[in-house]
Amino acid sequence: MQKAERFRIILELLKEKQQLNTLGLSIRLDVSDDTIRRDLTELEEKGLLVKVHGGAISRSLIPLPIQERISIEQAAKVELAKRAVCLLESGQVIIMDGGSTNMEVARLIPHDIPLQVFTNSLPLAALLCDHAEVELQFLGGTVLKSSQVSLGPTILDQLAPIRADLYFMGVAAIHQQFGATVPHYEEVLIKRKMLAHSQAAVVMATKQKEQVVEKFRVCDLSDVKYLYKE
Amino acid sequence: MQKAERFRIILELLKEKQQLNTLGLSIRLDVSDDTIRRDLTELEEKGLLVKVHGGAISRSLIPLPIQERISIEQAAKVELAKRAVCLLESGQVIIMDGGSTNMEVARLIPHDIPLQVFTNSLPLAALLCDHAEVELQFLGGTVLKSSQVSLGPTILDQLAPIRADLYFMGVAAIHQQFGATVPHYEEVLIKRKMLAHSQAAVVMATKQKEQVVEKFRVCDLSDVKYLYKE
DNA sequence: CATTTAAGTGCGGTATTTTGCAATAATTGT
DNA sequence: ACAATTATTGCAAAATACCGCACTTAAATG
Repeated sequence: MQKAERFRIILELLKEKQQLNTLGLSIRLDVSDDTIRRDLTELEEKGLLVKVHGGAISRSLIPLPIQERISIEQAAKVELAKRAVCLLESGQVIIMDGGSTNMEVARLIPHDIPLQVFTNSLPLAALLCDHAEVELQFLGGTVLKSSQVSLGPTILDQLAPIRADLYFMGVAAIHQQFGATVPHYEEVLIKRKMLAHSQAAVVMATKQKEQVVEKFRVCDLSDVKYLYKE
Repeated sequence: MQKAERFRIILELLKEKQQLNTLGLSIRLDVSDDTIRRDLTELEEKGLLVKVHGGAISRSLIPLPIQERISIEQAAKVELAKRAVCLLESGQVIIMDGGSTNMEVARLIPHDIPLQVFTNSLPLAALLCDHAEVELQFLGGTVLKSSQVSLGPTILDQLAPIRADLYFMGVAAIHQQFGATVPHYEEVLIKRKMLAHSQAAVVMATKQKEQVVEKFRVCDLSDVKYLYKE
């Protein structure tokens, strides 16, 4: 049983069953469990699966809702958020869209400084309901259920009369050459409009986000006044 | 039964049922209840659910308005909601505003019938994000933090093009003579507009609500086609 | 052809993780 | 307040993973 063939079989099985256990594979492929573990490690490095205790699972199983990202790198996100919150000043008008890092920012907003916040993120809005000094405006539209943000043309109308001081933009990836990118096309128009209606944009990016490029481009990194990296 | 597999199943079940109990899971997955508890703890740390005494609930249920009285009359509301849900038919366009009884209705909406729902209630929208067959539109505006609904003139614009089949109206009180009443003036305009843009209104009232009259009047009881009393 | 080099594999010993059990604490309902 | 259910904690046993090493194989090299 050659290595290449094992790889092929493992990946095929993973497609069907979505999850595999080490011992089962070692019997099925008639090699030691150590070999299987080494195979899985190698396949994980290639990004073809995710190792777990006891075996491996399909990568497609990982991006559950969006919330997987909440846990991953959470500590780093809090650190980024702490730095970004310093930009807030009394009386400002703020736009914030979705994303787990923005959630951390919202959590860290001091309860005693008055702000006016516009957002299209349902969980973020719910969170800000606890802030007595925040005047909250929700930007309505079609709800993208996977990330619980509203999108669509009605948002553009609602943004029209706004000139915000800061825009906390959630992005999926940043790249020196390709700029800030996101996985859904609908988001792009919204984010561009939000950007256009703000004096300064804030982007926070964990290390993770520096190693990927998503399908749709929002803007250049030079369009972002405050870029916080890990 | 691998840990990773349990995680997958638990999260899948949670999507469907929105709440799970420890003992049931331990039997279903054939592991001890201790293991289930540890699983739930871990999943909670990842932000994928919220542990409660006896089991776990979906995270989307969390941003409930604090003000909603803690399950007083809850059972009665569920009963009313059960009756009202029968009005729903495939393909309908629905308007729902805030209120705890409407939350129960949303919870009881079958996951397999396609609907188009317009709402201005943040927790209700969050709840409906789990319904794959519901197309969800959020009506944006100024957020009234105590009840987590959005209000204001922008909603009126967004309602303009809509002609809904049903409007589930949340009210604070009903009275034979004074009709349906609410405690905030801003709500009145919105509710009237929603009423005007719907073919039929649905109101559910627990006994409690029949013995009060609030400051602002929305409409007569004769304007409500479906009035469910306890 | 002999030797080197490198990759792949299995084995033993040692960590780490997971799990069920038992004792104790906390919570809920009456 | 009390009884019953549910949670938490510490602990030991089992399962699983990791590391270093030796051995094989095979290609490459002189």
